[in-house]
Amino acid sequence: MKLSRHSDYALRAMIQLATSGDELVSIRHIAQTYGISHNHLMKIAQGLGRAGFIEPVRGRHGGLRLARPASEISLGALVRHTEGEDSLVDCTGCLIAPACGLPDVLAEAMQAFLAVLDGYRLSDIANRSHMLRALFDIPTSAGPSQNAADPVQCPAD
Amino acid sequence: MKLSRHSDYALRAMIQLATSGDELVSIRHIAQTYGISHNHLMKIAQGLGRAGFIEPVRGRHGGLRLARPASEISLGALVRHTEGEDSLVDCTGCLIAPACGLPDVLAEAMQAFLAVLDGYRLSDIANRSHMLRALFDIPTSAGPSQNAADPVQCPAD
DNA sequence: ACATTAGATGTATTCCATTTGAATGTATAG
DNA sequence: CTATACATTCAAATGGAATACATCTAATGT
Ligand code: SF4
Ligand code: SF4
Repeated sequence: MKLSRHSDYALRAMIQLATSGDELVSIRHIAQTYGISHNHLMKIAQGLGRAGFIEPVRGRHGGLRLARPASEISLGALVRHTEGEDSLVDCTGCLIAPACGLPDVLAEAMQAFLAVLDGYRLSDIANRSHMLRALFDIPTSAGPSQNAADPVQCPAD
Repeated sequence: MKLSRHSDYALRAMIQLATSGDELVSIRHIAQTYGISHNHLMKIAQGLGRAGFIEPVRGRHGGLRLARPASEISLGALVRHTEGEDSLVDCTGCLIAPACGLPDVLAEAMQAFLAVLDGYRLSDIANRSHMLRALFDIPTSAGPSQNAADPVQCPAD
């Protein structure tokens, strides 16, 4: 009973996009932020784009941005998309399938689970707080970060 | 977001035990009923025994039976045991872990999920109905089943 | 035009957890 | 004592997720 990494990566990307406001953020940048697979995240971004959660911009200086304000994106819808809405059990071949009451109960429990998530929006977990902005190293508005630990694009690279 | 087969197998065993009343049912028999791995089910039975859901009886003519009436066994407790109560996501190494609000939301959703299961007992999904008893081929009280499709322990085996 | 960047898509490989299998020990009824 | 059935441990196999690789399309600056 775990959320797939696929789902969490999607959430991570959405959080970063929400915190970045209207700025375009490249998939490569997000992948580097979390230290996760660039290719994997790319496929996740495809899915998010097709589902209408994000708006991809191609070409040089392209990137991703939220398709709607974070306050209008439901966590339930996101998880429904990334996890799929299929049943929690696969009863094919089970002897007692015709008489088993378990699938109904599990479906009800799953609905309750998603109902809670439906009560939250992306903006609830990704407010554009200083803390998140600092973690993402997003300049607030007074120029780039002066963080000493910042690699700062070594020119001799 | 699927229930592990481990959990479903545990539920299957519990359903069969509930339907079998006070009779001892061997692990081998349950495994054959569902056509699943004997070894795997044995480990699941160990866990159920240690958790106090079932009462194992060793030795010749041994087997398993419910430790308590099916009406006193909560599905929530069962799933909590088989799935473990650990978090849905592993945040170790995630950059934004200190500022992320997602784990709290997921925990709340999980609680709602389990709350629904807590509202059901084993007896709710495994009533000793004729249908289940027939599927398990349990004699009602008037001698063994005369089902033509029954293999009936070929003596020449 | 052309090169460069960045997303889109498909395939293949690697990785890991779950599941299964096998072997051995322990307990009990007969 | 022996046959049966649960207990425990370890090794192998399976399957799905995650990653890597390759190629294409689209936008943009030069
Ligand atoms: S036991 Fe009930 S839920 Fe589990 S597989 Fe068989 S039918 Fe489906
Ligand atoms: S994003 Fe939030 S939930 Fe997902 S791993 Fe990072 S901290 Fe944990």
